Amino acid sequence: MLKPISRQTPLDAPEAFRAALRGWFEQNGRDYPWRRTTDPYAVLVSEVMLQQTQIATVLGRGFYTRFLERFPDVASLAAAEDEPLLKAWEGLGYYRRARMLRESARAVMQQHGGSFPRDHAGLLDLPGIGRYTAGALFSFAFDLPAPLVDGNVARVLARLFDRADPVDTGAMQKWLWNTAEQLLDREHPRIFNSALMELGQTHCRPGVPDCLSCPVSAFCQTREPSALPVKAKKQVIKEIDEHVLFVVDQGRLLMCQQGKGRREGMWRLPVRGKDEVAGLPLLHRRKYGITRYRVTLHLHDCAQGPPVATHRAGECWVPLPELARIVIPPADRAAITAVLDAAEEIA
DNA sequence: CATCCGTGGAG
DNA sequence: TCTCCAAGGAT
Repeated sequence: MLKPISRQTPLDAPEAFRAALRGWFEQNGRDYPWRRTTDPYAVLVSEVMLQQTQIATVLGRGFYTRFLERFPDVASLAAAEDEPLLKAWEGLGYYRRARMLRESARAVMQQHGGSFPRDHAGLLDLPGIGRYTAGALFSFAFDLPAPLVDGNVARVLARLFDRADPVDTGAMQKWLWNTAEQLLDREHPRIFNSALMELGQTHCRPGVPDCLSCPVSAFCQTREPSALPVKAKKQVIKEIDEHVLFVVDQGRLLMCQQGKGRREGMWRLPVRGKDEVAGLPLLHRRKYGITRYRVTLHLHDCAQGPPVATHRAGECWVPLPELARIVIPPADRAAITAVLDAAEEIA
């Protein structure tokens, strides 16, 4: 199905474009908790949580509200210990975000006297805050003019201007940011940036968009919106197997605290090589994805083995009731729960 | 510039 | 079941 092409681009009539977008947003903009505040700390928490993470996850599973209750201000987050910090983030993924958010809080406390810098460069200097998040913080919290480009904006702009260049290239990124800056409504940066992003979630969504009721369809150049945006690199998924032990002794489970690197500080079931688990009965198996891997997790029953002698660095016994308190990635937690529940039903 | 970093919702 | 990919940033 072909969509008509407009004669004018948004840049041909920028004021008309801004007015149409703003008018639509003021009538239809959604009511998110982070839009009810201008506290830069609360806005930053939402933005970091929403990096590569859907609104439904952050909101629906209560991460945002819970985090702000636990760490209500910059000072409380700056003082946070690893465990409660990661616990508040458990299940959100990209756990480095939580640490960098805390680093930002510490920088605000130590280098800015406890209040966020009001300049774009100062925000960009904070750990974990890149070009997008700096623009979001600047415009959402302070209503000051800075462009932003996220996945939504890239899709909207690629379609409005019918740009089929791959968005994951330096040249296209430069064009996107440049265009976002030219289009920005400098009188209403908060509304403009919110509206552009929300347009990308509602009408100009991925796949087949809803052009019929789009508030800025009169400015849209593409005939085939579903073909945009173009992405050059396709991620190659690698299949791997993971073998872990499931050892319960005297009401305690053998767990392993992760060292430097991926999932640092979190607890997992003890990992072993395929040859090391040969002969052990398979208790449970499940699949999960992590970055470019598709992992098949195998849980091996170690009830008959000599578990203590196999202890390795980071491994120790965790009383079963403690499992709720420590930080465990969802795949391991789900596997543990499944096995424990099954055992309980038998008993 | 390429790669790494999680997870889950939706088609 | 499978694929895509979401309010990105650091290295």
